[in-house]
Amino acid sequence: MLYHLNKAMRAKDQSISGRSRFLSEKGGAPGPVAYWMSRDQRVQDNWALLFARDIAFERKQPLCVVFTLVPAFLGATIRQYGFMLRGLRETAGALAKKNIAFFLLEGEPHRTIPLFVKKHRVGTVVTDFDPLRIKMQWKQQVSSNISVSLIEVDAHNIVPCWLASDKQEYAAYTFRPKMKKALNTFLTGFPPLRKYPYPWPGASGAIPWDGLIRKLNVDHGVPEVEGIRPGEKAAHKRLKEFLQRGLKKYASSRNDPTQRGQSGLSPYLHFGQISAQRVALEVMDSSAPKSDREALLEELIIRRELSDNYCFYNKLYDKPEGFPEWARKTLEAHRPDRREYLYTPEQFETASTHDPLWNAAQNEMATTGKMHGYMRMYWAKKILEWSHTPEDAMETSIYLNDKYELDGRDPNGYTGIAWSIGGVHDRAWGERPVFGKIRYMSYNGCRSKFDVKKYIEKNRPSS
DNA sequence: ATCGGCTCGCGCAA
DNA sequence: TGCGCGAAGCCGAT
Repeated sequence: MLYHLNKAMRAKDQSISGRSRFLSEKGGAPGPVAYWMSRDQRVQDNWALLFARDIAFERKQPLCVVFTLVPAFLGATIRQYGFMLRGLRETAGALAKKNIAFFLLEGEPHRTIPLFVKKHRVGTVVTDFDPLRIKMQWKQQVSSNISVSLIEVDAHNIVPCWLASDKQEYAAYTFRPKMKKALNTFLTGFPPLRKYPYPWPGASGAIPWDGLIRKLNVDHGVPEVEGIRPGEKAAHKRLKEFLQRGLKKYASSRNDPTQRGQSGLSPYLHFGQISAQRVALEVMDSSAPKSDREALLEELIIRRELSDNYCFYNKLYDKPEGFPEWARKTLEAHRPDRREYLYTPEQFETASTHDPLWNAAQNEMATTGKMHGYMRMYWAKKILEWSHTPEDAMETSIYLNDKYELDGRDPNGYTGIAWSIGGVHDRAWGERPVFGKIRYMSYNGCRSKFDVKKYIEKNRPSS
């Protein structure tokens, strides 16, 4: 059962509390307030933290942030864990400066959070929003295992996902008008996070970060990426560089994989090390040409939040059963089609196909942790073309995406793959083998759009 | 280089 | 009920 906030909270600060909802309402209990941080791993511009601070301050109670480190989360490797933990180390330090305690727990949230709540006599738990099945399941388990209220705040989206639309949207054009209207209310500035006056009783204990990262029981076969520095500071530095140099060429160069035309912010956005709302505000404020600003905002706001809408309202977001009816039908009709090339997941993973362009894209992802956005479409569509079934194609794409991309396990990834393979948010096109009416992409199409040879050269295997 | 057809269904106007 | 149009294209004709 979901409730919106009561009148007293709503009156206090609409811009903060309007982004929250009760996941379980168990009355006001005395005791400190804990923000269970999960998706939004930052101190600045964080609506969930601001909300937790507000209710703690009102009750004159101590405030803490608690993060629970789950071993083997959806097949994440040291590449993603390292990026996340190095960012969290910075977050913990920044919180200390604000006089807010930080706790790092290890284990499944349905155990660790209730134990923490009991031990510290926490009065209210605030958490951030995430549409992924496992995250929603965690929250449900936690809310039934604690005797105090659990309140969710959408700190990731500009418009809270459950308010942007009350249903799964068919396409961007059905979502856009709703968003544009809601942005009038929600695209606001952020209040400052002041030093917190009520200290946490007792020490929260030092966290041995380096040892933790070394000893993590996860796949160490996919190395951390050197070129992209994790954390809130690095995220803001990247944003600043992009605003100064990249934004003014964004519209024309973002779809050219041989250029660095994209913002480079997706890993930071994925881990919540920077707020999309902050990026939007800065972009709107920039002196770059209107077409560039609009192109960026379309991706950052409409497409990004549409991905959350898809995963939130379609619990089969990573399966062909989640595809729209017309797409399922046409893929079904082409199930028996002969595949000209067929590869095993291992052949895909080792970039061993006949197509040098596809291999280059796979290589780019495996070595840099970030495949160019345009190539992600081509890459996934070819996996459909060269797999036995759409089910296999989804499984392979998601497995590889989540293993190698710094921004793996994100609604953007699942929705992008579903767009490529299953026509999600897309329309039907000319019928052809294997794809049916799913939009096709080709090597020749790429050749007419960018310098394919250059991209292949750039992403050759180093060995 | 540019253009039209391909093909589906949502959502709004009427 | 009719109609316009859409998240990133392809292909063949001109």
